[in-house]
Amino acid sequence: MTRLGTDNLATPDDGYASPATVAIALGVSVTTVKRWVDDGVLPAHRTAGGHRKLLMVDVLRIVREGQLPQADLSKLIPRCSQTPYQFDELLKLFQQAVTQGNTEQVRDLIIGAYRNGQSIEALADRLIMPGMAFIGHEWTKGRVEVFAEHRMTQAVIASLFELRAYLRQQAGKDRPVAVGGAPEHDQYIIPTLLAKLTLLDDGWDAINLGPNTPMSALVQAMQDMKPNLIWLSVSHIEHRDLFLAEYAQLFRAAEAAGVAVAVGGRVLQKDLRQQMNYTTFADGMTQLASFARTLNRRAPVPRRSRKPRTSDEPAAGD
Amino acid sequence: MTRLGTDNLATPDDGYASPATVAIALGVSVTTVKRWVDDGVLPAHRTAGGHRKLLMVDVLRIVREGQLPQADLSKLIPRCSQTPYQFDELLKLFQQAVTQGNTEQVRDLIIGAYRNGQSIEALADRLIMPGMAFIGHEWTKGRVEVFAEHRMTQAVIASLFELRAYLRQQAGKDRPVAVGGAPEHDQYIIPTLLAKLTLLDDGWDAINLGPNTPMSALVQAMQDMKPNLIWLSVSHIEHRDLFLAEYAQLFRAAEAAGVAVAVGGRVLQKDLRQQMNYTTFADGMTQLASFARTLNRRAPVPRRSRKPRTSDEPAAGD
DNA sequence: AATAAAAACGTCCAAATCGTCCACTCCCAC
DNA sequence: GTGGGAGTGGACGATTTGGACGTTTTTATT
Repeated sequence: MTRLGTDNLATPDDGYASPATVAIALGVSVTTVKRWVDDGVLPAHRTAGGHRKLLMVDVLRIVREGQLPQADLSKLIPRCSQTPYQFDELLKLFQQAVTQGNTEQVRDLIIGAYRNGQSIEALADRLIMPGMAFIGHEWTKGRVEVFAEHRMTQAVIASLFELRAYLRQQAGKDRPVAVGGAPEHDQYIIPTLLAKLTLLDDGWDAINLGPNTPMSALVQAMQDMKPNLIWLSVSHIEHRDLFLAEYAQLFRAAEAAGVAVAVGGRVLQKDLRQQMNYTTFADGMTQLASFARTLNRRAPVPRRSRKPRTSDEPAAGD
Repeated sequence: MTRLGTDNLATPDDGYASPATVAIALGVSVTTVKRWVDDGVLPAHRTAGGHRKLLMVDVLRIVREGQLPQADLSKLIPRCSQTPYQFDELLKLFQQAVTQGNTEQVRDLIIGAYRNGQSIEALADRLIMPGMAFIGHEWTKGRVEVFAEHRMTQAVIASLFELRAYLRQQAGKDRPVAVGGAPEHDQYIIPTLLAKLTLLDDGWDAINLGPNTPMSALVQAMQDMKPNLIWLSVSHIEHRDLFLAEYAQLFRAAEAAGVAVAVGGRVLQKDLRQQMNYTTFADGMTQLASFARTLNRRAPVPRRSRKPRTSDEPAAGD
């Protein structure tokens, strides 16, 4: 029944798994999976006849967040390409692919890492951002042509949008809403896209207004969408004073509405931050994610206490 | 003859889906869809011969209201042939989705139109570009907030990248290479992305250097990648004279290397074009595609409305 | 208009899932 | 220690689902 699909995330073989499959992948019993779904721990769709259908994305998330020593993702995604590397190893391969101009490899590394259970925030902070920094570095050193840098950037962006298409389909209803973007004149796509992905991955309904978004648009969006969180990813500032003034307005509006504001980005150095007011400053997606989790404390997956039935594994006392 | 007489039943192209289609879209089996129809869960009409015809819009509504699984609703977008009249229908749905802020629907329309056999160039010229123009128009009229415009733009971009991922995996070998992008200070993502998709769809290996690409980078890329075609999508020009000068350099280099140059973009009005030299000027993706075909005589894959179901779902048991 | 291929029909049945109940194991408070 | 709460896993019968047929309708081709 688990249909083998192509290795494509954008059109997952349908993206669904049955409770039995999920139970095996998570190393718990079917009964437990059913109960978790019923308790809202695991989001799921129901067929007209009442059968539960779980989305792989949601399962991946639970595996990451919970403490499930028995989890085995290869049971969940049949053709999960094995990339059991550590992040430094991944990054090394990434850099290699960049210098060789191998866009396919770049894509496979990013997608593969996620499919193997990495969180988006880890992916962002330990692969994408260092990877992009590497590309820029090689360029300034003259070891990579400008066009190659552009091409690689496009490849990374495409891979991230592919992940976005995959994360898009989460099942949970009434997720908390977050709205964000990059300020006016800031044309960088990747950072704010990563923020969106991170929040999506964390169970939010993240609305990315994209690069070059005026603060007033964010204020409008806040009034319209009633988010619980606003993020602002700042990679470039055109007019420093104007930015500070407009941001101050945004923050005042957010404060009045009781909305948290998370800011981040490489140009927000200490001197700038000192002139800004914010709920939190995030140095990376990991920090954004953990701050978001404090805002939106979802039911944690209980760690399993018992051993699996077929006791081939004496993995009791770790 | 062979018109369906006096019937009120389905005309082949309009809005109806077979149980198989719905089954794929919902991620359940054909048998189940048939049963659901018989049990009244899903609304359907019958042909004179007893075949079920499900009205896609109905199914979409039912599914979105409830918790039914939704593997990929883009499979449920009304199929429509290339006649302008029916594209109008699609565009109308698109505009409706835009005014309602329904990003999901926008995505489904774009992906679905392609899945239903539309070429990328038709999609681009008759849905995406008019759709984006509509968004801009509504914004200037004050009927849509700035943030909504940004949000929709992001949704369209994401959908196009989803298509890109889709096209990527069916890329064959031995394709002619095309390289392109948008010039410096032009930050528009969509036009050059559409050009890439169009060429990909036409059997090229299209390398998109993205927005804000210096001409020198294009020249570098030309020397490195040895393309057969260069495209330049110009939506914004910062310094007119500088642009013209740098473009002239690019064209000279291309001419020397025997590489065709296709230019396009809304700011390339007649007065500007008169000062430019190019192999072809394309008013839209359709023109780009047909020019590309003359360069690369090669039968594009005929994607009629009725395709032998080979690629999508072999569905034979595990 | 005749013919062939493809897709859908209806039916049947094995397999999977549902909901529920209960025994079992931790773990903590008393 | 001991009792109880919380979480887990297994075992039912009842229901739902999905695949396999042979037959009929629809679509495309000659």
